[in-house]
Amino acid sequence: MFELSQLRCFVAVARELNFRRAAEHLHMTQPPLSRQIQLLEDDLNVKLFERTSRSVRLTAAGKSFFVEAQDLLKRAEAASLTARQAEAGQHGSISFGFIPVAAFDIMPRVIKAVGDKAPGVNLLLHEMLTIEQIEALTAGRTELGLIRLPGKGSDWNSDASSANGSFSPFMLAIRSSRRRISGSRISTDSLSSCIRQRTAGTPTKSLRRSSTTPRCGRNSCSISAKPIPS
Amino acid sequence: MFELSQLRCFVAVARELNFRRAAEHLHMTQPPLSRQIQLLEDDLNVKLFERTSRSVRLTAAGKSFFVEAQDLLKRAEAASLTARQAEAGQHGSISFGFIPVAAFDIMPRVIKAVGDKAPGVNLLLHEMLTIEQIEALTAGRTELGLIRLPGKGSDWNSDASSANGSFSPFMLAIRSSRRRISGSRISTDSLSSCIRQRTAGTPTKSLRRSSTTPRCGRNSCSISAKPIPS
DNA sequence: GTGTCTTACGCCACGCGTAACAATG
DNA sequence: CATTGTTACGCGTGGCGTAAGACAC
Repeated sequence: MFELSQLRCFVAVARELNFRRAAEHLHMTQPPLSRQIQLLEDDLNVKLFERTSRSVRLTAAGKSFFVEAQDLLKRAEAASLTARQAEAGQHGSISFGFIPVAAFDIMPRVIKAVGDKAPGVNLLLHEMLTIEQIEALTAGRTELGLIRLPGKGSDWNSDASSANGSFSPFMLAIRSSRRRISGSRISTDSLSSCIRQRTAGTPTKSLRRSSTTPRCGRNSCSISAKPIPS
Repeated sequence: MFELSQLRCFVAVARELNFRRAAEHLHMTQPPLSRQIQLLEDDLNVKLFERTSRSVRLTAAGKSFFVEAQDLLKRAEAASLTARQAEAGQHGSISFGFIPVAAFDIMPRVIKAVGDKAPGVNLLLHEMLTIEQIEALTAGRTELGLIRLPGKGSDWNSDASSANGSFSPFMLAIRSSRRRISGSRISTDSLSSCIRQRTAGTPTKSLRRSSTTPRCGRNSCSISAKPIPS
């Protein structure tokens, strides 16, 4: 599998469309850069550039991979930062997942609510899809999650799930409610109550409760999702 | 900066919470694995594990980084796959961005619409946030994007943007409408018309049009977003 | 002693740079 | 012939495995 260093090489070339300048920008010489691109192409088993002996162009595959590569590098940076932030707030921190769309809407109020209810507690935010959050919750990698389930009994893959109306309300999913937030005297349960209260007024339509009891490694745990009241 | 191989090491250890078994699973011996974890910790400048001479536990930072690391590895896999898919469909392919929430809802119909209107054209799907899509469109890395803008004149950061009602309708953002889809006789313009038509009926409230003319490298281009009709 | 992780050390491979090569305008 | 990207080759760093150490139960 390719490495991040190779992605950096690729992105540099894709940006410049010129090996010499890209190499310069990467503080290296062209030949090793060419080689890295070749290795990456080998690894992916796809030609990323069209080299027409006087110009370099991205192939369709290259164009597509360019989007993903930049995204990966950006996320790698962010991950590094996240870890340091978590360290800083070791005295009371809580891992919180949220769906992307919530960032524009409800998350600012969630952040404020946590800041008021549990001052000093560091909120570790992870942008994740709903399905990823359920995995993370059951595995104990996050304590809380803001998700939104498809409407009335429809399954995930049905495109009728939310086609003719809005989504179900935002749901606050909780793992092991009795547990205290590390370094604090507040339980995730009471914090979640506070958040639901403080973020009330978001578009909601129906009440819905979901709970599962999956096994995760040695100990089992339960997650439950409660709607944000309207 | 760390490498993906180090992330694989970290994830293996974080999963097993045991260096020996993790090493085994990675087809290597423990000592180099220990070293890689140390190097990763050095790089991040954060302790990821609490080693108490008979057990290994994740620190708060480690827990947080675990979430991100898994995500990165998954996305790396996906990126590799995307590139190969793009290669396969070189005869007519179109890069299409979409916001995560659309996957459950409108994307299946978009895919069907493209399949009918432009059979044989490969649809390269990229899950991206709205802001990322605008960047990708202006940079020419995607041709079309399905986004959703916050409601009536509110700015991105305002938490009132969509607090008390649903979002604005889905918008189909287009780059350089005159351009033809590579390897096909269909223009992105006509394809987008078809998609808007075929996906009509999604929750929409207000009409809205946004267009910008940013410079992207040498040539400038314009992107415009048109609402999906209700 | 049996299990754990870490430190020490030698070897090989991989990635770099320099130099020579090929190709195009 | 200037400028591009590729091939060839030698060197040094870095990551591996083996072996030995430290520590706990």
